[in-house]
Amino acid sequence: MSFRTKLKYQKGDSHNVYRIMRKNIMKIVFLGTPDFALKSLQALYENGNEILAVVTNQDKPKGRGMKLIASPVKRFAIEKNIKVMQPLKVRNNTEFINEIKDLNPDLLCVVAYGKILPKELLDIPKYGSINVHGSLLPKYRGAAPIQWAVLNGDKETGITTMFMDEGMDTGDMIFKEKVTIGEDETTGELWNRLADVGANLLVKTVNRIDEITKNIMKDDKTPSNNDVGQASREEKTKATDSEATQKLSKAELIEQLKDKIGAQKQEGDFTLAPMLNKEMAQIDWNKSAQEIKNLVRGLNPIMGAYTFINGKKIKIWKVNVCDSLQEAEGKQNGEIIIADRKKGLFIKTENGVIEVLEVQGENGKKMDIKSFLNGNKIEVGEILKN
RNA sequence: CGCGGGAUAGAGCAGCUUGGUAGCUCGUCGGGCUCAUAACCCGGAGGUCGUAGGUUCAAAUCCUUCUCCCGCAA
Repeated sequence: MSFRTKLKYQKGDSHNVYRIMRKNIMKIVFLGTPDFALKSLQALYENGNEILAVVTNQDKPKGRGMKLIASPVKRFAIEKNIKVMQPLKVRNNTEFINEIKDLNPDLLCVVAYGKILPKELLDIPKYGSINVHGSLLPKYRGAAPIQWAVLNGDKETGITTMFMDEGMDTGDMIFKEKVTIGEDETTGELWNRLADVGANLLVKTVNRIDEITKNIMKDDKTPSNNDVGQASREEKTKATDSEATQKLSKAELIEQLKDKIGAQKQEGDFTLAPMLNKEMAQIDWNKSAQEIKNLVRGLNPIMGAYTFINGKKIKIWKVNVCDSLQEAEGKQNGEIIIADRKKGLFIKTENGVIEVLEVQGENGKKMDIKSFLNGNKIEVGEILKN
């Protein structure tokens, strides 16, 4: 797309005027799915980059009636008239891979996409593929870094941007930003904060890459990739003559880029943050009050930690830790010590007492403990099983 | 038609099976007791029982319609 076409095409969109006025525009293919990724996409877009296409997971049945709902990223893309791709699978999907190749992106930005990406795809863009990860790598590689940071009661976590390689979050790290985790903070709250931090860090990363590659090309007189981007089909075929040398120079370019941006290999011990499973959501009252609180926080609002009271499954959304209560003496773990409309609901644990603050009945919605106790008879002395 | 639950006072619930004066725990307002309180006592206000229709002497309750809400799945 020539500059002129772009002008014409995007006339009337004030945002795009700003975009055109920027001297350098990164041509980005964005891969992401949930709201966490949306923040990053928005930030890239608003920073003036050209989003060639958005790749997002397929629409999934959601909500009442199980209607197909588009991902937040897809909805944004549609709104902004950005090309949307939703491949069922990425691996061995030559059609999809070729489509990305044809877009000739400078950069692939991956944020919580939900699929593992093959090297074949990661190697397509001129400057490589980068990823925003919700932890301070190499801690918490994997699908659920934010959740595990809360579940483990960590005091701090953060965002890491990196160049992607084939491994699971094993790429060379570019920037990191630390974030402290509040004592009462839930996964959902941290998730939202990190989405913002991640978006900012991604923009910073992309801008830095833009800057550095520009300098490298100036110094080394490496042919600009933009020319290729505008090449017609025939020209592209001609370009294959020098494909070998071009590929080499691309790899070199990325190496230089990594060097100049100060990308670091992940060293030392790493930990994994696998997807959460349902079994872990049931509260084990033989654990300490603090551990239970971490579970409750960590699973809010994703699954909700639960226990059975009077045979009914009750999700517990918010709790407090009480170190010592006289009433707890001589009681069993999981025993309901106090169930009073005025005082609240208190349950003994292995170490300390849990004060339950917010719950949700089987078919009900969340409510504060006072309301719950008003309508439900909870017997003091009942022992909650694990 | 994916499965299920629900709509009764400001909040959370019971009552419906077996129709017959609208109930519980809170909140709220007024009064009392108290050094004091989320405590206790007394009193009051607040509901055309989601909508529309049907059955009946009589419907929150039985039948039908519609609307809205919620849970499961992430």
